[in-house]
Amino acid sequence: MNKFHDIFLELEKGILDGTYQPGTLLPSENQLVDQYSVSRETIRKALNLLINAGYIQKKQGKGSIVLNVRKFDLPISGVISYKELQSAQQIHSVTKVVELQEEQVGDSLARLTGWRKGAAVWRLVRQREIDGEVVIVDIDYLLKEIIEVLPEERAADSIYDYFENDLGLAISYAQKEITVEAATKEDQELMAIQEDTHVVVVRSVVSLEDTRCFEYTESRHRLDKFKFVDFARRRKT
Amino acid sequence: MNKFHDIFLELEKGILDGTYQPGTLLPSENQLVDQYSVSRETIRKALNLLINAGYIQKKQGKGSIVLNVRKFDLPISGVISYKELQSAQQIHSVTKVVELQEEQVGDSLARLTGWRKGAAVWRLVRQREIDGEVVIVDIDYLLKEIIEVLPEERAADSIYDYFENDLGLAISYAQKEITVEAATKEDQELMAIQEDTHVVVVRSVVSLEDTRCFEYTESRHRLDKFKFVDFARRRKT
DNA sequence: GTAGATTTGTACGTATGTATA
DNA sequence: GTATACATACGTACAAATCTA
Repeated sequence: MNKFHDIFLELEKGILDGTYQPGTLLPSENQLVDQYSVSRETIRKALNLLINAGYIQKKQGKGSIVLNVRKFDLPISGVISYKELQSAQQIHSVTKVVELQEEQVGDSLARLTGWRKGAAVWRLVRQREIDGEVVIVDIDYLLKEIIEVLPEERAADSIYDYFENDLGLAISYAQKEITVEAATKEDQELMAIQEDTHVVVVRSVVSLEDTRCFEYTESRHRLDKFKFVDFARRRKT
Repeated sequence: MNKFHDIFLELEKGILDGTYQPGTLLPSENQLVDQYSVSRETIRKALNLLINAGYIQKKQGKGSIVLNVRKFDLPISGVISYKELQSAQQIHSVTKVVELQEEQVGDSLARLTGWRKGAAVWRLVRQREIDGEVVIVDIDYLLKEIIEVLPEERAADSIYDYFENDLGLAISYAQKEITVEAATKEDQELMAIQEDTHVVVVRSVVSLEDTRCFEYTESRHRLDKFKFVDFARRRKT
């Protein structure tokens, strides 16, 4: 659709499949201009996407250096659904819907999301099973005003796919927080873990393009199965 | 120095000090063009920095909506990384250098960083104390080839300030990984925690602008004092 | 060491398309 | 329907860093 985004995808593909090796240089901006028959600004936009994603590092006067693509990731980096993560990592996993029912927004949920107290939400609880073990419990709250209908068979698959492709929602950004907390009774039951242990809690407030918050999630992970990978650029002061 | 970066800083300041309220719109791009007497592209570059940092959300035909920046930073469980701790000056903290000596790169370090096995590195161990309690232990490995001299008094302050301002290094990006692991003997001693407990380990491989890796860090956090906050945008497919 | 070619960085201008109010 | 506002794209110019002959 967009030229610069298409070019980004092509270059990304080249980096991932080894056409462009880590440590080597991408073709120069002017070469890419000729190659794709677009203006230099379009190329630079595509390269900026690669920079932000951690694929390349540019050096003035030199070129665009291909970075080492992170190898063993099991991350929750970015706004990515569990389903997408799983297919990207080729992990065999099973999702079970434990609970799907309507509730009303309480005080703490209202404070976190900005939702009106008493508003109707879906409460969705799912177990994520890998190699026969439940390692994650996801607790989702979804604003009924935006998600009116939520079929259980879609919840067992990928709710993000349902939201974007069936409902036409534009999911845009999320604020996340990671802490370690004592396991609740529900954690102990759903993940078959012992008392007096902890879980990693990833809380996310997810919003649409128009800045409406539609989802609050608590992703509760078994300690020993948790890993978060991130790429960060240093901010210039 | 750069126009678009200066404008970014000014707009950021306006958002942080409440000049631009969450939920309201920034001045339009054309208004900003007049206000700063620059071209529209320069304004758009500044706005892109705000977008990536999670300060605003743009909507075509509408404008740039100011987001609620710290909605999620609840005073539940204290601390993020030590760096954010420092910038949020409100917390009184002390750093103590436990160890600073020369070592040689071993197998695992060589694998993580790409450093030559046997190369000389500084090993720096520091305790981070907040309200009289050691809550973080930082273990840094610094390549001597790049960091030739490391005065202990600078290590007790901020090594990044030393690297950037005294040595003129251009720190550029980091790959990070967060896991939860059993506390080592060293953790137990340095943080005064019990046996059979866990710590959050933040491993970082930090590189310069020229893609040379100069630092490997393990930041080991007490479980109950750990908090990591992140902003993420959904990737278009 | 220097001069020149190459490459990226910044900035401005213009035009057209698309979404919103 | 019109005006406003952002999105994309092309072109130009000059500055700064890097590399090479």
